[in-house]
Amino acid sequence: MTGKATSRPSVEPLAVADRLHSAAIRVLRRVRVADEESGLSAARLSALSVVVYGGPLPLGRLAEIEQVRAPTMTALVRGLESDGLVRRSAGRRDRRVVLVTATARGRRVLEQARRRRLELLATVLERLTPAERRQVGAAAAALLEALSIERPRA
Amino acid sequence: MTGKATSRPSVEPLAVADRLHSAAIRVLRRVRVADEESGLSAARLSALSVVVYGGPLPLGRLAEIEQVRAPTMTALVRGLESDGLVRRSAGRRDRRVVLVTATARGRRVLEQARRRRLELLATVLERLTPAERRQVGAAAAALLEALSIERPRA
DNA sequence: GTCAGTTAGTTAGCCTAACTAAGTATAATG
DNA sequence: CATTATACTTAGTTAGGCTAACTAACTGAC
Repeated sequence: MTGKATSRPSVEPLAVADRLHSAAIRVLRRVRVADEESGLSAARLSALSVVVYGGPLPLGRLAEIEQVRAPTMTALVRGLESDGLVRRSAGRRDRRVVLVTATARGRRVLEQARRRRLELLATVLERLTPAERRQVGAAAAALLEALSIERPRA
Repeated sequence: MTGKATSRPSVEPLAVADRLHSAAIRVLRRVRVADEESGLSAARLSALSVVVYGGPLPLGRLAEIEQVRAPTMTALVRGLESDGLVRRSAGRRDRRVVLVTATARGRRVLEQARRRRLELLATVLERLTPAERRQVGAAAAALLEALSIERPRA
């Protein structure tokens, strides 16, 4: 199966980056439609996801992760809070910080949205052979590893 | 290399979808910063990309591909046009349609933005072993194939 | 302890990009 | 030929991004 291996799928970083880039765009574009049911915008859903999986964290750190400025995150958190999906609290050590925490409802809503996305993506993956699926899974794992290096700050 | 294969990287579609989803999000989040230099917003850059690679095409079709409504695309195309990146023309057969075509400048600007993105992504890929890069490239190719099936309409 | 400077978040005001509703021009159809 | 359908535009609204300017709270140097 990996006969002359290097012929078609080049190892050349730029060529691989090209395919990867296109695939990432199309994957996310495909799953995007599943989010409509959640009733949440993309920006809110994404921020909620970070809060649910990243535990309680300061608003500023959340803004940094989401690549937006603090005022933008203030508005997003306000929206999530008024929907009862997150809760704010003052930091214990430093009372300037606003800790953002997911509520039980927030976790449930996010989990449902996540499941819808993944199920939609899974239908695409079912078109692949088991060997290809294994390859996609392993490639994604390797990428996540490579991307987690050099994380700005935690 | 594929010894007991099924142990770690599961073939189960939902599990693979999970890793793939996370990887796609992080890949695009990482390359996003490269777009700032282009001076174009994400929405305009994405639309320009479709026009450059998808040849001249009707505004409505462009809106469909970008998953936005016609008025939104009218505004985006107006912006790109005033920057001299695309040109509009009436359809020959049907003069209601507005054909959107990339200008030489539009192609050049997009190509530069694209190169910046891919070079950034390539630096991430350089952390992988050649075997992993080959795997990522092949996985992306398989995905692109699976995603291109069932395209709504051309 | 208090004053200067820094840091975290909010508020105000603006811009872009999304939407819907309604209008215009051209095609297609009974 | 009148009517309906289609492709796009215009008008007006909302969400989400930004910067600037502010308040509250922490930190260090007297």
